[in-house]
Amino acid sequence: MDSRELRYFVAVAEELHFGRAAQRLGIAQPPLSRAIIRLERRLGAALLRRTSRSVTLTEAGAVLLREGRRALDALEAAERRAQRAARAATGRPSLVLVAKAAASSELLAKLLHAYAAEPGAIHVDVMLCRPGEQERLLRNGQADVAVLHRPFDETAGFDTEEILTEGQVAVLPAAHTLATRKDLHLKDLADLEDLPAPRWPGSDGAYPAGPGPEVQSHTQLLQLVSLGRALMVAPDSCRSQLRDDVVAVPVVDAPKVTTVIAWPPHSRSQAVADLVRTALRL
Amino acid sequence: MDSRELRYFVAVAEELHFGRAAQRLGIAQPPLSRAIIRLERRLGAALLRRTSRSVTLTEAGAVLLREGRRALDALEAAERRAQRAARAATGRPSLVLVAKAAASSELLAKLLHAYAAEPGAIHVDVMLCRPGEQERLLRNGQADVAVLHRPFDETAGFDTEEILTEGQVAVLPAAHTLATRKDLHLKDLADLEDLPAPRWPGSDGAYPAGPGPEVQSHTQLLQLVSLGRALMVAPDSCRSQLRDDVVAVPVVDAPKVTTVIAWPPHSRSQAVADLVRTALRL
DNA sequence: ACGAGCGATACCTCACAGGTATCGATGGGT
DNA sequence: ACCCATCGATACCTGTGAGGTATCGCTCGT
Repeated sequence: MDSRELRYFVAVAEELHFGRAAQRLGIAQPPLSRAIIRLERRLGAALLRRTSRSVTLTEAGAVLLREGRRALDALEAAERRAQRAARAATGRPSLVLVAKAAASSELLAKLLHAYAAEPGAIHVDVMLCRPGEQERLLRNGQADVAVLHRPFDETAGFDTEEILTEGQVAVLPAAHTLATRKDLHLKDLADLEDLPAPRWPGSDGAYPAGPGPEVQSHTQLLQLVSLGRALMVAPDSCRSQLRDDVVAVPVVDAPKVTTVIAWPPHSRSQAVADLVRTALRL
Repeated sequence: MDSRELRYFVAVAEELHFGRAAQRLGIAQPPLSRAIIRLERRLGAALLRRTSRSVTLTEAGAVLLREGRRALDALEAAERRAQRAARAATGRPSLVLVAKAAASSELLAKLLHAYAAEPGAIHVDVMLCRPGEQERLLRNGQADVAVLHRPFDETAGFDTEEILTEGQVAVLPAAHTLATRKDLHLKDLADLEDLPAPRWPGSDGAYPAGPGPEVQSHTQLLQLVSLGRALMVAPDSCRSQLRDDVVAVPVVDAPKVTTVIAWPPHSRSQAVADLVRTALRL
């Protein structure tokens, strides 16, 4: 199968609209229609059910979308990693580490500092991204290692090592009734009408329905918390980053959060191995 | 990057010879040369060092070969799985399980039998292949699940569950001096001049140098053993398949062999999940 | 009933993948 | 030492097919 055809199909399958998909791909709609028809004929399988009003995926189409995305990511990764290897062979080699923008920056600082002291350490570029994006960056070759948080981030398909497991705290405005409690349970937080849980955008950029405020970053959320507009539940280690108008109270029955370091399963890089070894010694 | 260009590069990188690679690809040599040059220009990186007598990989080329193979496997997998999904939606769905040709057939039989009794079980196609090939079949979508043996088979990049751990035995001609021993150590077998270890073909089909006979299958090997021409060390469970002119003696310090069931990490198939659950109950 | 929206079809054009012939360099054989 | 076999690169030609424009035919909302 040709990768261009697959890219076209993925665009249509994501947009579920030939016109928009064609626009995204920078081509006209007719060649796109033809390419998809040709692909379906080559595969001998219907991928899309079209009416003049809507496009939906068939079972085979859903499979091809999922697997095709991975294949395209792998292609991108091959390209990028080859380019990086070429640059590393001439200039200074480097390593890209990706973490969530709000990840335990203390731990990250310790890790980077400890690794820099290792013999043979190379430069580490730190890339901060939105939650849930690390997986993709690691798969498509934009990053070499990632710091993830289970159970929030998906680690399937990567090699991982655990660095740290911690409990979670509820972050509340200092003046709130619950702020003086020594600890809390999830049910204490479940239906606080004055402090709704915030809503994060999904992978498609859309917000789920619900009462809480829409947020895009932890800074935003933290501000909403101190304004008494939202509730935040986060790993213990976030305490070091809190302003003093908010209070952190342990949530004893919240799921434990494990910080893990993850890398593509066939990484042959000495630098990745060194970094992981360093992480395990923290 | 275009998948055709990548396929071309992989062919050249494997053959290290433009003429042979072109022949394998079914095209003439000049367009192949041009395609590689174009690819190198697009990437902005040299992939091959050519003289008029030899072709070698650069660092970047080696990376692109490794990662590119995976990407092409992923493409193939996407295509095949989509086709299978289409056929499953109309006719009878099925599952392809791959195992080494000589794998513990008793265990396999038990597994298949137990799974067939499950509610909602679908037809399982069993595919037998040569050692080391399962990984590729799983990655390129020809198989859905594999039975592997650690530490011989590579499991990196797959989700796995352990089914069984067992020791290993040396299989000897019944008349051999060591055949009456109750157990053996690896050093007893290390330099037996009358019974050399057999040589298996590598992933490139070539045999390593050495004294032992070249073999392609366990049947062959077993025959050589009973002829007193070779030594065989295999997991305990192979005993059930032995003829009575050979004897199995435990090798107490041989590495333990773990039979695992493996599947692609993002498999969404209910059937795979059922099969794995069944395997864990054995 | 009509028009807007959307995917499919018809038809044209040109870029590029691929073929043949040949060059230029290199190394082994006599 | 010379020549020829080997191998990748270059020059030049050709046909396929990817992409563009115009338009059709179906469906639904008003």
